[in-house]
Amino acid sequence: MLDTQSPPNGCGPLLTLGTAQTKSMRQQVFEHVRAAGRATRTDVIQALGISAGSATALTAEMINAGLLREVESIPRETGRGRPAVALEVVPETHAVIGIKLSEKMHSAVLTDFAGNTRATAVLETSTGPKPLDDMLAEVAALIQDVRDSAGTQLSAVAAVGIGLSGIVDHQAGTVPWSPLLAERNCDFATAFREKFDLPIHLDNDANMLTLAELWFGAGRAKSDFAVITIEQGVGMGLVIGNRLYRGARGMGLELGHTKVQLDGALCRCGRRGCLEAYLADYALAREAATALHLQPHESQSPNALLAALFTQAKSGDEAAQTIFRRAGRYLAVGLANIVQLFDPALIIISGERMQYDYLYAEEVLSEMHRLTLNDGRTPCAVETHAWGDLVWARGATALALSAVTDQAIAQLA
Amino acid sequence: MLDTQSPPNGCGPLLTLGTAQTKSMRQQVFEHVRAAGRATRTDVIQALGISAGSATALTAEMINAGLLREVESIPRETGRGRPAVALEVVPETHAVIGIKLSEKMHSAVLTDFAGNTRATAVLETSTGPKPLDDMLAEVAALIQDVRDSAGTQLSAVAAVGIGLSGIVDHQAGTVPWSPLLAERNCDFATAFREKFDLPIHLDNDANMLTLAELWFGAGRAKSDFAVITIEQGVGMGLVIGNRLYRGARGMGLELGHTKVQLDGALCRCGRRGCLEAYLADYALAREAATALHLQPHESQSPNALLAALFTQAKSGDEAAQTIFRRAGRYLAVGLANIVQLFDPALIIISGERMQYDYLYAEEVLSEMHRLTLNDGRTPCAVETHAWGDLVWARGATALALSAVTDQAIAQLA
DNA sequence: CAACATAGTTTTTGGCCTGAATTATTATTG
DNA sequence: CAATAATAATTCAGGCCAAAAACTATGTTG
Repeated sequence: MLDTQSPPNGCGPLLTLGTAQTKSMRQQVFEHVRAAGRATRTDVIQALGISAGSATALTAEMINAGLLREVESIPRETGRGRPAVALEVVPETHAVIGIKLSEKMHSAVLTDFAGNTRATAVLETSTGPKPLDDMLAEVAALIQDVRDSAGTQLSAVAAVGIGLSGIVDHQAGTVPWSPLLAERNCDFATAFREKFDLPIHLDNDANMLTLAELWFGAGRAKSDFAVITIEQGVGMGLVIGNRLYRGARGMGLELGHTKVQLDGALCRCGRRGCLEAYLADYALAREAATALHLQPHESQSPNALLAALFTQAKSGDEAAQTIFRRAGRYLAVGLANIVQLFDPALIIISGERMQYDYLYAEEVLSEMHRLTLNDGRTPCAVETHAWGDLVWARGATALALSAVTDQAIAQLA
Repeated sequence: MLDTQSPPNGCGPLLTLGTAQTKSMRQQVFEHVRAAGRATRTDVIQALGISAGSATALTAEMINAGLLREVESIPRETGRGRPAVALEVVPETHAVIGIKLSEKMHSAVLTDFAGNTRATAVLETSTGPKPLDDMLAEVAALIQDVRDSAGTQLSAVAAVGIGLSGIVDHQAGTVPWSPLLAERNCDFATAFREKFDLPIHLDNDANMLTLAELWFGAGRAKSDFAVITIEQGVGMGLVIGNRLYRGARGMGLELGHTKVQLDGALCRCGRRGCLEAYLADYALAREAATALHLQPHESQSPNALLAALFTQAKSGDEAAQTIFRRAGRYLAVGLANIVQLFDPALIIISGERMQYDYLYAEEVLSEMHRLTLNDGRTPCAVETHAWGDLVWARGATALALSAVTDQAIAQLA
C-alpha cells in the first residue's frame, strides 16, 4: 500500500556544531589579551570588532575580578591623542601543572595564568610498564617538587594536564593501553582525582606536543597544521580550524602506522609496511647490527647502537648511510601523504630522533616536495624542532590552562 | 643592551575561529526544520535547547515571511494534551540549480528550498578541453532546459552551484586548472556573473559529491567522514566537524596522488607511485592491452578496453584478474592510510569505476581492516555508492542552497 | 594656548532570549 | 459528562549583551 502522505525526510546535516559553542565575548577579550601578551582596549576593539563601550565594560569587569590589570609602563613612541593603556593578564591568579610521562624520565611544568613557565621538575624513573598506583606516586612526587620550587605565591594549583604515549581517551580520561602502564583500560582520571582532588586532563603525548605548538610555538599563527614526532614510535597531531582534531572515534592519529610499502618491513604492531617500521628506533636498530658488522652475541643498548650507527654513517660508511637514507625517503613519503590528504599550512617535525640529521636533511624535504603536487602554489612549509620533554609538559599545561580559563571567565557572569 | 621591559609575547592561538561565526537562532531553527523535513515547535525546543517563547517568536516570524508553514495533516496516534502542529519549509520560496560538468556529458538539477529535486537535465557534450565561453554556452543551455522543465512556479532561480574536476579555488571562484577547460587560471565566477547575473558557487567535483553525502546521503548523521571517488582520477572530500574541509591552502585533497609505492608506477602527474597510477582508468587500460594479448596496432577506446578486461577477469583469466587485484590492494592501502591519519567515522566510496566490483569487493575492505590498527574499537565503516552524475549535481545545489538560506534568513532581521 | 587626534567612559537604545503565567486543545477518568 | 491531567503554543515582563552616540580624558602639534 502506498503511503500517500509520507513525511519528507528533509535535507542538510543532521548534527549541528554542538561542541563548538560560541565563546562569550568576555572570554574572547581575555584570550586576545593573553595571546597578545599585552593589548590596549583599542587593540581589542579592532581585533574582535566590538564597540568601545563593550571593551570598557568587559575589561573593567575582568580588572575588577582580578584577572586583568593595566600596565604602568607606556612604551608609546609617537602618537597624537590620549595614550593607550595596555592590559595584561594577572599571572598569579591561577596556576596549572603539565606533566609528560615517559619511559626514562618524567617532566613537569608549572605555568601561571599568563602562560609563563614558573617552575619545572624532572624525575628519573624505571623503564617499563608499571602499575597505575606506582605511576601516581611518581606523579605526586613531581607535583610536590614543582609546587615547592614555584613558591607559595603559586601554590594553589587549579588543574593538572598529563600527556603520555599510547592510546588515550581524552574524553573519558581513561588509558586503554600505554607502554608506560601495566594495566590495560586504566581509569587514570578517576584514580587521579581520588588521590589529588584536582581537575585532571589527560591526552596522548603527540596531542600534547601539538598543543604546545598551538599555544606557545610555531603553530600559534596557523589555523591548520600538523605535528610529527619521531621517537620510539612515530606520532602525529593535527590542528584543524584552530583547534586540536582528535578524530571521530577518539583514536589517535597514527602516522606511524600508515602504510608506505605494501608487504614491507615488519612493524611492532604486527603489520607490514608501516612507516614506523622504517623510521623508529627499533627499526633502525635492527639493521644497525648488520651495518656495524656486530656478532650476534655483541648486543648493545638500542641507544648506543643508534649512536654508533650515526657516527659510522657520518664517517662515510655506505651501509650505515643507506639505513638513514632509506628511513629518510620513507619519511618523505609519509610527509607527502599528509600534504596530499590534508593540505596543511605547516608541518612541524619534532622529537629526539631529529638529532640524527639524516632524517630532516634537505634531501628529505626536497624529496617530499618532489612527491607532492604543487600547481604553482607556495609549497607546504616544514619546520623542525628538536625540543626536550619540558616542551611536551608545557603542552600539557595548555589543556589545563584552557579549562581553568573557561571556568574562571564563566563564573564571572 | 638588555631590554629591561620586553613585553611578554603571550600564549594561546593567535587566530580565533573567525570563519565559524555563530549561526543566528533563526537560522538554526530553520535548518533544523529543513533537516528534519517536518518538525513541531516542541521538537525545535528540545533539539536546540531554546525556550518555548523563542520558538513561537522565531517560527512566527518565518511563517510570516513565507519561509515556513504549518502542516495540516496531523499524524498523531496517541497523545494526551494539545496536539503539536508540525512545521515545514515552504519549498517554492526559492530555487537553486546545481550543475556537474564532465567529460562526456553535463548534468543539472533544480532544487527547491526544501531540498527536493524538481527538475533535471543532461547535455551530451564533446570531450576534451574547451574555451570558457563555449563551456558557459553549454551551461546556459542546461540552465534554460532545467528551468523550463521545472515550470513557472520555480523559475526564479536564486543561485547556481557548479562542480567540475580539476583544481578549483572555491573562495576566489577561479579555476587554476581543469581538464575540461582550455584556459588556465580561468576566472570562471566573474565570467559567469557577467553572463547570467546570478550568484555562483564553484567547487571541485569531489567536494560536491561530499556535500551531496552531507546534505542528502549517508553522511547526514556523521560529523566526520571521508568520500572517495574513483573515476578518471581518484578524488577525495572530507567532512570534519559537520563541515566540508577544504585544506589550508585551498588545494583539493588529493588521495589519488598519495604515494603507495616508492618509485612505483608512473602517474599522469609525472610522479611515481601515486595511488591513481594503479587505480584510474588509464592505469588499468595500459595494462589491459598486455593481458588481452592485443597487438600494438589493435587500439581500442579505453572504456571498451576496460570492459573487455573485466569480462576476461570474470571468466577466470589470471592475467586480467591480477590487474584488478593489484588495484584493489593499493586501494586498500589508500583507505587504510586515510583511516590512520583522520580516524573518520565512515568512508564512502563512490564513482563509476565501482561497477568493476573487484575494487570494492569484500577482499579490499577486509584487507583495509587488516592494514589498520583497531584496539578493540568498532572499525571504520565503509559504504559504497554507485551513484550517477545527478547526485553530483545535487551536491552542487547544496552549496547554493546553503548560501541562499543564509541570505534569506539574514534579511529577515 | 587653541586645535586636533586618539583613548576610554557613560548613557541610551534595541535585539534577543528566558521564565512565568496564560490560553488552547486533547485524552483520561470516575 | 464534567473535572482533571497532560501537552502545545502564546503572551508578556524582565535581564543581559552589545552597538551607537555623546561625552570625557589626555596627550601632540603649531
